[in-house]
Order: sequence, then structure tokens, then C-alpha cells
Amino acid sequence: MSPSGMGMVVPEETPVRRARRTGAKPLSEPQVSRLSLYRRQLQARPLASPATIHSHALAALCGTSAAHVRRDLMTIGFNGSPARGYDVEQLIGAIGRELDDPDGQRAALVGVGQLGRALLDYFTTRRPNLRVAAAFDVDPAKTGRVIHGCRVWPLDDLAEVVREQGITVGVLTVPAEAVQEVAERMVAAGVVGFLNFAPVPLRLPARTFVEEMDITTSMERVAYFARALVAGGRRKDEHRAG
Amino acid sequence: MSPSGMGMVVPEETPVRRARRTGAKPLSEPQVSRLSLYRRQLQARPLASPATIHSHALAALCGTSAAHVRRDLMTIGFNGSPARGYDVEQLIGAIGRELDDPDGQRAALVGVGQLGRALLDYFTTRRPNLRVAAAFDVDPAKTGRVIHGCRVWPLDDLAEVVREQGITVGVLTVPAEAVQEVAERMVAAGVVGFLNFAPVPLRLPARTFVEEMDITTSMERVAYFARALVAGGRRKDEHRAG
DNA sequence: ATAGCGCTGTGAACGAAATCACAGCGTTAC
DNA sequence: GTAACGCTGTGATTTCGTTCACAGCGCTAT
Ligand SMILES: NC(=O)c1ccc[n+]([C@@H]2O[C@H](COP(=O)([O-])OP(=O)(O)OC[C@H]3O[C@@H](n4cnc5c(N)ncnc54)[C@H](O)[C@@H]3O)[C@@H](O)[C@H]2O)c1
Ligand SMILES: NC(=O)c1ccc[n+]([C@@H]2O[C@H](COP(=O)([O-])OP(=O)(O)OC[C@H]3O[C@@H](n4cnc5c(N)ncnc54)[C@H](O)[C@@H]3O)[C@@H](O)[C@H]2O)c1
Repeated sequence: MSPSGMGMVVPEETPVRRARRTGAKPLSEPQVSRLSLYRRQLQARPLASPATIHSHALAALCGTSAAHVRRDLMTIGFNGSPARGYDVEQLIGAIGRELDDPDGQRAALVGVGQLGRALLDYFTTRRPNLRVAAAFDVDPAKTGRVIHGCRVWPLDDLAEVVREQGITVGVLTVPAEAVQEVAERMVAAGVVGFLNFAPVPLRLPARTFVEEMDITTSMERVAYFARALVAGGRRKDEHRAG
Repeated sequence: MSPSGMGMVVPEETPVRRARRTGAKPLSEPQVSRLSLYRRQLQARPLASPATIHSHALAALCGTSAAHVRRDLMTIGFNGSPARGYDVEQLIGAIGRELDDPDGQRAALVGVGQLGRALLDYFTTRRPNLRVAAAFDVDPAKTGRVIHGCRVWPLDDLAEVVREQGITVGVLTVPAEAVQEVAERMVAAGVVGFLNFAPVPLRLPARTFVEEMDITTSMERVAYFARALVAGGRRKDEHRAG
């Protein structure tokens, strides 16, 4: 409210910054998603790119608006210069400090079927700060092996391995009938976050976070809005041409 | 406002119902998602289930609130009886009338790799109203075959096949470097809705709908909120125990 | 120097979606 | 028959995320 003289390069106290420094983590779900994308897009830039980037350019890379970018970076207390924009290297670091666990986080994937194998491959090509440390299956034909660098354990070893490795994240690619029970066993073993690919919503106790990857619903959504576009004069999600 | 005598079983005019009847389609994105899930959960019920269901029960199946369910069903103009609840069979039909194209919709999947093959398998076990009618790949080793009941064409045939089969939905499982170009070719051929599994946001012209299935971001979201749960006294997405 | 431009940081306005709250009615219990 | 209950349908309210708009400042051009 009172426009006190505020430095631009040397960060001083603003309400949001104060809130952050005092320990509160006011990151909303969409903000976390966007920050994750910002970082990935920045890291994917060609090697010979400028060392700084403007909010407009980052927004274009990520399909958002410049205001959005500025608001998000403000929220994590990162600031740039009006002239040069944001320092890319530092920004990547700042997002990491926000999203990553400094000690690393480990995930377990349960259900090494078609989708599970594809995901194992996908995740092993990712950074080590958040890696799939173990996989599980009930099928004895699948256990004991190492797939895409990840050992596949019998489901019975779940609690033991999860505890030993300090696993807190679960990726569920088991058949729909099995997913509720598997998830409950994982919660009992200490897993608190889930990425669920089975097409039924999980019902888990409080103090648990579940992300439903409902591909069927996504497909029906696309079909519905595609139809709306063809039929009426209607736009739901517009993207500008590159 | 004026509580005119309204029938309960025989539906009469309410503002929302009038809006719907006059052709407007005020379904929001989250509503489409929920309706898709309602239908799937209703169809997945055991055969010997009651013919009607209350909003509370359906909400429990889907992880929402009863108010949410009632509001959604009101939006599509479907009404139940205070005593019995909603007629399941009719509700399934009503949702279908809302979400499905009566003439059916066809989708094309591009990129028959690990993920693409898993998805082909998954989608062929779904209803025929929205089916993957064709797959494409650049790799000659993959084209010409029929995988999971779906013929794999060379990418060069894309425009022709899309036009012939009236395909309006695209599923993108090609490498990140290729996805923008592939999507643009599909738009040129007449595809308007996309489900994009590549980890880069698409930039497409207006009158196009894109659903980003960003698994990396979802994973980082889960990790972040899982960590928040373990660390501070914090809950982002609570689910009650079944 | 100095004028002007354009970008950041951010309060404020806006909009949409979720949630609350309750009137009205069918049903069941007695 | 009558009273009490519980569910639906829906206006009203709240919550939350997005977007607007602009003050302040550094850089560049002249
Ligand atoms: N295939 C896809 O593209 C796709 C897409 C969306 C959703 N899904 C969902 O993902 C899940 C897996 O799909 P899929 O195509 O990989 O199936 P799949 O049959 O190929 O794989 C399932 C795997 O889970 C294992 N399994 C079964 N019960 C188990 C249990 N109780 N504990 C541990 N492992 C168990 C099986 O041995 C098998 O290896 C399903 O729920 C499916 O609906 C799959
Ligand atoms: N594997 C996963 O679980 C997973 C998870 C999330 C996202 N993704 C993304 O999905 C995409 C595919 O992943 P994948 O693991 O199946 O990779 P993959 O290499 O197994 O498959 C890619 C397929 O695309 C084909 N292809 C390459 N260029 C093409 C082009 N221009 N046109 C048509 N086809 C082309 C290749 O021949 C190959 O068959 C990638 O963008 C990946 O980042 C994969």
C-alpha cells in the first residue's frame, strides 16, 4: 500500500516474500505445475541461448501469459531486472529449491505391465532427484528381473523395500480391480503421494495426495470439445500459432 | 426467485434447462471430466446393483461431494426423485447424449512406440463410439502391421487416411522434437482435438483443443505435495477412507 | 545529460468454480 | 392420517485463480 522505496536488484521485504520466508508454502497446484514446466522448458533450450529471458518469451515457450509468469516467479520470491529479464541459470536453481527435495525423493511403481514398462523407461531418463527406485508386481514371471535399470520386486516385499529406501511416492499401473488395495498397502508402508493411472478414483485417508491420471476422461474431454469446435462457433482452449 | 409450482417427475422449465434446450452447451471442462467419470463408475457397478442411486452414493464412488453431483446433473437437465435418487440406466443415457457424438468419433494415434502401443491396447478395449481408427509412424519397421486391432500407416498417408475416415481427434505419442510438426500436419488434415503425451506444450492455431498429458509435471506435483504433507501440517487433496 | 521506452513487481478487479444452505416434496413410521 | 425425515433442485455465497493496469526504474539512443 505505502510505496516505500524498494530496491530492485537487492530484494527487500514485500508481503509475499515475507510470507514465504516465514515458512509458509503458498504454492497452489496450478503454480507447481507451471513452475515444473518453466524449468523443463528452460532446460530444453538450445545450448547457445541468451543467459536471460523475459516473461513474454518464457510465457510463449510454455503457452501461458507474461502476467502469469511474473506472478508465479513473484510467488517464489524470484526477481529479474526490467532490462534483462530473468537470469535463466538462477531461475532454474530457484525453481529447484522450491520443487525439489534437497535430499532427493524416491518413487515406487507397482504393476509392471505394458504401461508400467513404458513409464519405467520414461522415468529413468529423468533427473536423479526424483527417481523410481523400485518396481513391484504379483506376476512371478516379472519379478526378480531388472527392467530399464529398475529392479522388480514381488509385491510381498513392498512394505520392506518402501521402508528401507524411504519411498514416499507411488506410481500405480495395476489393473483397476487391484489398485485400491495396493494403494492402501502402500499408505500403510509410508507412501503419501500417488500418481494413479488406473481408471478408478482412489479413496485414501487424509494426509495423502492423489493425482488421478485419468486417460479415459481426458480422451472424452478432447472428443467433447473437438466436437464443440466443429459444431458451434465455440472455443474452449485456444492456442496461438507459433 | 418466484417459487412457482414445479413438478418433480415431469420436468418443467427452469432457467438452466431452458438455456440447454435452446442449444447453448454450457458444460465447463471440469464438468465434462466429472460426467465422464460418473458414467464410467456407474457402468462399472456390479450387475446386481440397485436401479437407482443417490447423489451421496455417486459422489462417494467418484470422490466428489453430493452437492457437486447434483449441480452437474442439474446442468445437463437430468433430474431424479428425492426418494429414490437417480435412475442409473437413464442417467448413463443422458450423459451419453451429452458427451458422445451420435455418429461416433474417430481418433488417430501417431507414434507407435512403447507408450503408443500401450495406449492402442488400452483404447481398443473401450466403447466403439470413440475409437482409435488408425495409427501412424515414420519407422518402416512398424508400419503395415496391425497392432491391437489397429492398422499402422506410414506417416505420409496421414492426410489421406484422416480425411477418408473423418478423424477429428489425435493422440500424440511421438518424441518431443517431432510433436509440433506432426500436430500441425494433423491440423491441416482436419484434426481439431489433441491428447498430447509429449512433454512440450503444443502451439496450435485457434479453434483447436489441446489436452496436455504432462506426466513429468504430474510426477513433480505429486512429489511436491507429498513432501508438503510429510514436512508441515498441510493437506492439499484429502480423500476419505473407504 | 536527458528523454523515452519497455519490462518488472504487484495491488486491485474480475470471473469462474466449488460450496453452502434451504425450500419443497415424497416416503416411511407409527 | 399425520409427523418427521432425508433427498433433490437451486439461489446465494465463498473461495480461488486469472487477468488487468500501472507505478517505478534501468537501459538505450540521441
Ligand atoms: N495401457 C495403457 O495405455 C493404459 C492407459 C491408461 C490406463 N491404464 C491403466 O493402467 C493399468 C495397467 O494397464 P496395462 O495396460 O499396463 O495392463 P497390464 O495388464 O499390461 O499390466 C498390469 C500389470 O499389473 C500386474 N498386477 C496385477 N495385479 C497386481 C497386483 N495386485 N499387484 C501388483 N501388480 C499387479 C500384472 O501382473 C501386470 O504386470 C490398468 O489399470 C489400466 O486401466 C493403462
Ligand atoms: N514412455 C512413456 O511412458 C512416456 C511417458 C510420458 C511421456 N512420454 C512421451 O511420449 C512420447 C513417446 O514416448 P515413447 O516412450 O513411446 O517413445 P518411443 O521412442 O518408444 O516411441 C516413439 C515412436 O514415435 C515414432 N516417431 C518418431 N518420429 C516420428 C514422427 N515424426 N512421426 C511419427 N512417428 C514418429 C518412432 O518411430 C517410435 O515408434 C515421447 O514424447 C515421450 O516423451 C512417454
